[in-house]
Amino acid sequence: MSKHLQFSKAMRAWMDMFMHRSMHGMTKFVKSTGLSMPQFSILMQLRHKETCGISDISERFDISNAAASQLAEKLVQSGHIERAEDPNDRRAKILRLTQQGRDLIDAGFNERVSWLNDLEATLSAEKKLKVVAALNILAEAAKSLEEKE
Amino acid sequence: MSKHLQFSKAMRAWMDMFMHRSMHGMTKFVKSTGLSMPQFSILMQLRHKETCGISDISERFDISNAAASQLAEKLVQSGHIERAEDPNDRRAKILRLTQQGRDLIDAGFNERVSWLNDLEATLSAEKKLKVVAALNILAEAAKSLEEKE
DNA sequence: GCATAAATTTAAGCCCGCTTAACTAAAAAG
DNA sequence: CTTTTTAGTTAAGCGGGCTTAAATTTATGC
Repeated sequence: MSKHLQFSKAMRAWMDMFMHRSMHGMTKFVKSTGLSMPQFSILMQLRHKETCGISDISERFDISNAAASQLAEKLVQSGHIERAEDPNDRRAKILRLTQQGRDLIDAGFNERVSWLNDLEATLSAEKKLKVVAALNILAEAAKSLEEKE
Repeated sequence: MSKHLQFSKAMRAWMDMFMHRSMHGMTKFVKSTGLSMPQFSILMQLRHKETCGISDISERFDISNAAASQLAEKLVQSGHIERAEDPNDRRAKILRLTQQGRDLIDAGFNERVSWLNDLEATLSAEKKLKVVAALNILAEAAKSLEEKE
């Protein structure tokens, strides 16, 4: 088997597992927060990117600026994000998680990955080290990929 | 930093990246299919479970039986699933992917992992081997976890 | 057998996300 | 300085998902 196939196969198997485990409780958690999926997705993006503008949202989720603006408005109202004027371009807005928003999204993240603790417990110290090293390689590669875009 | 913290931190960083990327591809793909997210989620579940009933859907996604029934009806109409009577319990229905539904859901999976090819391209052969080894360790651990449950 | 429970469907109605269109305001282009 | 482009907001309206309530059909308990 070629290196590419090895990589692809291992990655897909892992991804399948991850999706199966993590997506399961996701909709339930989102529902329990009272937020809609689109609203939750915006919080997720802000958790990842720290800040973004209205157009970043519409671009990412492939919706109109109007829709993005409306969703952001609701999240501002509910206290999950703050919306400030961009000092460099007064047309633009800078969205950012509030502490409340961050706490909520962290709780969701924790819930989704809690099964990883059980998984870790089954690993020897040696295996754990190998996994950590590989994960760091992957995270770094993904980061460099992001910088290219 | 303890081994547990190392593991937890590395895993979370990677998961964050992973979620961010995969969700992105997913929403775009779902939109392009003309299906709604709930509809697509049902197809995803059927991809894993092969068959299920209406109540399985309502339970899994935490919606009413009525909602599950309506969603299923739309998927039957669009030709993505088939709905047959359960011979063992004529009240119940057995839902199953049609070939069309299966093709679509497989295409979605491929699209969701397409960015992994770009990621792989940035890795040296040596790093690739380390990653493959680690992924196999994780997959095996996840499997043993599953057997415990 | 009869009453009760379970699996699903249908209908009415609410809510929300999304779109288009019209508008404001600010930056960029010429 | 005027025109055009860009960023975002607002309003009206559509469509879809979800809920409750009521109905149907089949299984189960006594």
